[in-house]
Amino acid sequence: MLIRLDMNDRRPMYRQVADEIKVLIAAGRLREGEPLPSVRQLAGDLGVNLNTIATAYRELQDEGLLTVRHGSGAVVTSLTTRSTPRRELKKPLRTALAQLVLAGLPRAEILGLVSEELEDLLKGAR
Amino acid sequence: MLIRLDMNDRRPMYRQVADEIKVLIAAGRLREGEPLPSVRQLAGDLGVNLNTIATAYRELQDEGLLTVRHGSGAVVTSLTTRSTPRRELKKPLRTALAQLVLAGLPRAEILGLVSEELEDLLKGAR
Amino acid sequence: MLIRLDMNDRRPMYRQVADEIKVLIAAGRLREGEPLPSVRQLAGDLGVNLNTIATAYRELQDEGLLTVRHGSGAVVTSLTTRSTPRRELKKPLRTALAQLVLAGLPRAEILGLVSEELEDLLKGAR
Amino acid sequence: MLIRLDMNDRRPMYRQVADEIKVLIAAGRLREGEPLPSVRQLAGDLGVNLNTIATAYRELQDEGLLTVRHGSGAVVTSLTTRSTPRRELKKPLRTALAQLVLAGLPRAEILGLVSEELEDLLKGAR
DNA sequence: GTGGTCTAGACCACG
DNA sequence: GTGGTCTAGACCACC
Repeated sequence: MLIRLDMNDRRPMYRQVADEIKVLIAAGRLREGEPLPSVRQLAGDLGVNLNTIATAYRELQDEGLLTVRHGSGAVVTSLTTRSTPRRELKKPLRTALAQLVLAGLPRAEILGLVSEELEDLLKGAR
Repeated sequence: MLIRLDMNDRRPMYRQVADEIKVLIAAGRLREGEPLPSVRQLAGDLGVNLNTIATAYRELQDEGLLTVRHGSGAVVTSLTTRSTPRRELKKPLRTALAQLVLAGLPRAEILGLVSEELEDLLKGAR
Repeated sequence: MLIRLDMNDRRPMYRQVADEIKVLIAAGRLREGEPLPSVRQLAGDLGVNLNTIATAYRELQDEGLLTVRHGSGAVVTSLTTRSTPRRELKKPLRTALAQLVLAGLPRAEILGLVSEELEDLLKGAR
Repeated sequence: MLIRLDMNDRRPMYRQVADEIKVLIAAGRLREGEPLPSVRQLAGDLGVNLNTIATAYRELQDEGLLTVRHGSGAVVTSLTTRSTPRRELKKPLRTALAQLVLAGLPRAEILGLVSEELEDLLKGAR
């Protein structure tokens, strides 16, 4: 699993893990029905506590992205019809864009960045 | 000041305040040299403790967006190109976009949203 | 931890703590990877509030000297070349030297003092 | 008067003024008996409040560096026999040096900086 | 156990 | 008036 934790990131580790997995799913690098590494496995790979990974998986499960089956690990769930209120989606986007604007990037460059990231996510098809 | 705190948001309140102010600055709704409400004033308006706002202002000051002077107040400062490492800017953007993709929005709609938010930020000129 | 707060010092207590820790790190008496006392522990030792120490640690974290992890504690981090603008480094030095000159110390004695302090810092190797 | 205030400096303005004047005196650019600009004059030049300068002068007076005479302004006082306890002189020096060490400057460079600043201060004779 | 955040309220320092 | 600091104590989040 291509996840890297960043010690300087102020987000809790379990959320870094959850967010990274979301990106992998969105990018199609983890596909529907595909099994995730076991909690133990991933914890070992990343050098973190079991609970940290368990919490991350639970969060993803709560959002409907994962199905956890006792004894047989977690798999990516059907991607259909998830419902996140529109407003909640806009806030992080707005904040991220504001940061780019404040960094002084011109409109074209920001759009370039967005496009680049978005294509990267979408090229894995869904 | 058009700031609203969201109880469901998991970010700490002081960061919500700081992020909202960043958006206002990026959008040009708070312009260079313009004074911010006093710590006590804003705390009262938002119904939070004075220290919460003080922490937010301090964070913005550390990022160079605000100049705080003791007996006076806080004003928006130098919008001159701040140096935030490119990688740090991309991560939140990536996460926000992944969330949109996972919500099932088609590429066109996502780009539409981005465009809409970005124009809203940029139309205030910088 | 060999830290002593000075009531006559006009710096806020949290900065005294932060500055003292910086000296300890610079002198190699706190080495990379070494854990710091917990916030509560140090607060108790120094007889101050927990928040005061938390603020000091946060300041050090912002400067990249400490890595603080939630459930664990704080450890000394990267001594890799930090980038502080040259001018900011010179100002405190200049002020300290001016004070020595005004105290009437002859050049030789000042240089002796500097040398003494500097060797003390450097003898811990880096 | 060659004083420049730095908005980003966290020290209160009156102390910046006082410290800068100390440097000027130490460097001999303000000599014994020489008059300082009036409070009004300096306040106007620096674009700050009268009280700010008055406080700075009072601080210098308390340290015996200035003599303020009603109606005729302030002059630099006799530089003889000021007594600042040795320990108080060492602390700022130690902190400034620690900062240089943490910035990764090698011993030689630090000594070079010290020497440079010190010569600059002393070349004006006392 | 750890650190993080927030409150209420106090007092100080600055302009 | 402004912001800055500190306390006491609470509750939460993380590992």
